[in-house]
Amino acid sequence: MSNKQEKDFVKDITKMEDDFAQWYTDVIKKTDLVDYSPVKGFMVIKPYGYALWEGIQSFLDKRFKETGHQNVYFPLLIPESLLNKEKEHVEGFAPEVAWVTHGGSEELAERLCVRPTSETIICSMYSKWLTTYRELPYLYNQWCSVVRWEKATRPFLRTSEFLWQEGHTIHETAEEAQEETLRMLNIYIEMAEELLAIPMVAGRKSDREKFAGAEATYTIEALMHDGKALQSGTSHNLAQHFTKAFDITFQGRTGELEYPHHTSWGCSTRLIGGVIMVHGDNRGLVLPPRLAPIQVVIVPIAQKKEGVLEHVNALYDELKAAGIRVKLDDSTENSPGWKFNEYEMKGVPLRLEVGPRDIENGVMMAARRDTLEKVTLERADAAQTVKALLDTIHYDMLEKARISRDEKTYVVKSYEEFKTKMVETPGFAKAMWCGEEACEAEVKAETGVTIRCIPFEQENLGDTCPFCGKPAKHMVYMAKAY
RNA sequence: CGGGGUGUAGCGCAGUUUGGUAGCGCAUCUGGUUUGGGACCAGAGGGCCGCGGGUUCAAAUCCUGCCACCCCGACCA
Repeated sequence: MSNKQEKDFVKDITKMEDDFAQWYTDVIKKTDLVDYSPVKGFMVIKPYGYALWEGIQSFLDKRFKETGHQNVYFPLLIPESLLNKEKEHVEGFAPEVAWVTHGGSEELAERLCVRPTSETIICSMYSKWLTTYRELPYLYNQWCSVVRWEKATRPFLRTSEFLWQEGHTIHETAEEAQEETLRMLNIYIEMAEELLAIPMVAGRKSDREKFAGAEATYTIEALMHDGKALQSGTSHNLAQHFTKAFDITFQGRTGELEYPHHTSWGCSTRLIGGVIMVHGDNRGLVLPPRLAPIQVVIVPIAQKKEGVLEHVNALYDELKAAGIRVKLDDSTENSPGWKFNEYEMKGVPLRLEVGPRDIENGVMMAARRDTLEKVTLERADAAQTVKALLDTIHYDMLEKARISRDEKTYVVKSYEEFKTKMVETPGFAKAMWCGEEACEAEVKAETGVTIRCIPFEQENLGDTCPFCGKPAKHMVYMAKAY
């Protein structure tokens, strides 16, 4: 493929090296994932975009249920008095809450907030329900949307309403709650790697970055093509902060009244933005095979020639019967060349081209979206071959993303080196840190870079904090973030 | 919320400086020929020029207020 041809085909998508933000917007618009709605910051998710969310949902929902969780639904509206019960929580969320003040034309006695997250309303109900340790744990999850009034919005990455799941559990002991917190974080890591083909850095948030009201927040962080980090899922150990504020008690094994230990965990449609920015290229989307709504597209060549349509229909049936999400595009309005470009833009992992010559030779042409390679496959055992190839594509994409991330991950030992790296070649900086909030705030104010997490896998890079010179406590991953 | 940019046909844009019949490409419709990397020919339809005021014989164009979206900051998932 020559540069000239490539330029012609993708002329509507800005090149990511020219303007990454514009590239992102172009890809989303051209591939019909979303549309802007009449209300600022609220987006319409169109079928191809929603199918990506459904892929994430079905993966996670299965894992949640395998680990004993049940789905529930709590109301959209939360009375102001409930939101106000946990001090740190309300301070954290108040600036971005939307309020309902009227029912019909009547002003409400107490205004209601549209949930920005559901800890408060769920805890108010847990308080009503819980009586004995024998009922514990409560392992509930809900799929819903939440509203946080954002000032600057971008499709998927930051919208005023977004779809997510939020798990809310309470446990008899602190140990169980901590176990749960990490169990769910691990499910997120598994989802990211096995479904989205995105490698994650996992760890704990600094106090400054943790969830409003949490004892500890754990996070998975991914690195985008442009060197900025995306928080992709969080799991909070809320200890007894909310259970005490909401007076959730149970009679324990010794007969004493006790407060349960609480967790919450969530991930959102933001993940779709991550998939786009980790795997996408200048031709558009590159979807990981296990997530792709269409895994294989069959493009017949010279389909009016005798036998071609029968042949591709048989191939389609065979792949479909094998559980592959396959589409046969036998429309006559567009040329094969148009179809090639269209499905590449939409990120379909594998394209099969079948024409009279292939049929004669018992083969088919296969084009991989991730590498743009074309190979000849035997027509016999098509389903098995295609399945194996899709799996290969998944692991190749994961590995490619890992290499790309590692190339943009730097050990920094001085503030000067840190600043240079973050400006010239943005990415993850691995550095020692004193553990003090003031030091972190100062680095953020000066450079815009924040501590993304204190990773579980610690390395000793030195004894002093390169930012303030005090003794170092942890190694941290730092980056500019979405 | 600060700085910058853009609103004209379904989409992408020109026209605005210097006011004078609303344009181009793609898409759409009709007919025909085509199909291994965005096919071709001929014809056709499609507009409150973001919204509201104002100036003028006359406004997409000048003045003014507002709104929306995009980008960069600050704030946040």
